[in-house]
Amino acid sequence: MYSNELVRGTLKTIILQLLGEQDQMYGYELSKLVKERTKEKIVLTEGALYPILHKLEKDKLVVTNLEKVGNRTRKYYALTSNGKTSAKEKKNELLEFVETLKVLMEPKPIALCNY
Amino acid sequence: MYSNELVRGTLKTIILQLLGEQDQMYGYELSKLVKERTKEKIVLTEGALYPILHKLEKDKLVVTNLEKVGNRTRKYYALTSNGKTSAKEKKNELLEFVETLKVLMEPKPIALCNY
DNA sequence: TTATTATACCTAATTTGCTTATACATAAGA
DNA sequence: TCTTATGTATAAGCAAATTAGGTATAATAA
Repeated sequence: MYSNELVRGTLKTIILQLLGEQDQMYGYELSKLVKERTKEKIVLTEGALYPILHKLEKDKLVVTNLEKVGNRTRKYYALTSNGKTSAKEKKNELLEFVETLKVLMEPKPIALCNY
Repeated sequence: MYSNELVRGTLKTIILQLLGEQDQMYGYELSKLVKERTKEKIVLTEGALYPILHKLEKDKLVVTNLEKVGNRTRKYYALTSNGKTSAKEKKNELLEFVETLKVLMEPKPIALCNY
C-alpha cells in the first residue's frame, strides 16, 4: 500500500483511463479491477470512488445506465466524447509528470537502450 | 504546469531527494532548483516549501544551520541519518508507485527495447 | 439455520496538504 | 527611485481524499 498522499490526485485519471478500456463499467467493478491489477497496492475506497464518479457525471464526462442483475441494481458508467478526450489528456499529463519527476530526481544522461 | 492535485503528495519526497544530492541546501535554493530542472512545470511555492522543511526538522529528518551572507541570513538544511534513510525509502516508494500506475493504466506486455 | 462474506450503492464529518495571500527585510539593477 | 531578486515565515481557506457510517441483496460456511 502506497501512502495516501501519493495516490491522492491520480484517482480521477485512473478511473477515466479504465473506463476507456471498456464500453462501460460499474463502480464495484472498477474498485475490484484496481485492487487486482495493483495487487492491492492501490485501493479505490468507496468514499473516494463514488464521489469521483458522481463528479464525472455532473461534468458530463460520463453517462450512466442502470442495469438489474437479479434483484440488485448496477450503475454502469461510460465515457462520453468529452470524457474520452479528457481521459487522454489526463493520462498524458500523468505520464509527462512522471517523466518530469525522473528528470528532477535523477538528472543523469538517459541511455537510449539499457540492453 | 501540472495540476496541483498531481504534484500534491510528491513534494516532501522531492525535497528529501534533492537535499540528499548535496551536503546542505537552503529553502530558496531548493525552490530555484526545482523550477529550473523542471522548466517551471513543477513549482515549489513558499507556502508549501517552508512548512515542509519545518516538519522535516521537527521529525528530525533534517538539521539546520544558519549562515550569514552579507546582511542576510540563510537557513541551511542537511539530512540526518534518519533523513537519508527516509529519502531513499520515499524515492523508492515513488518509483514503485509510478511503475504500478503504468501496469494499471497500460496492462500490456512490455517491450525490452523500443529501438 | 444462522452467521459471515461478497456484491452493490451512497454520504457526512473530518483530515490534510496544498494554494493564496500577506508580511518583513536586504541587495541589486533599471 | 522603483522594481526585481533574494531570503524566510505564517495564516486563512480549499478540495480531494480518509474514516466511518448507512442500506440492501446474494452466496457460502459453520
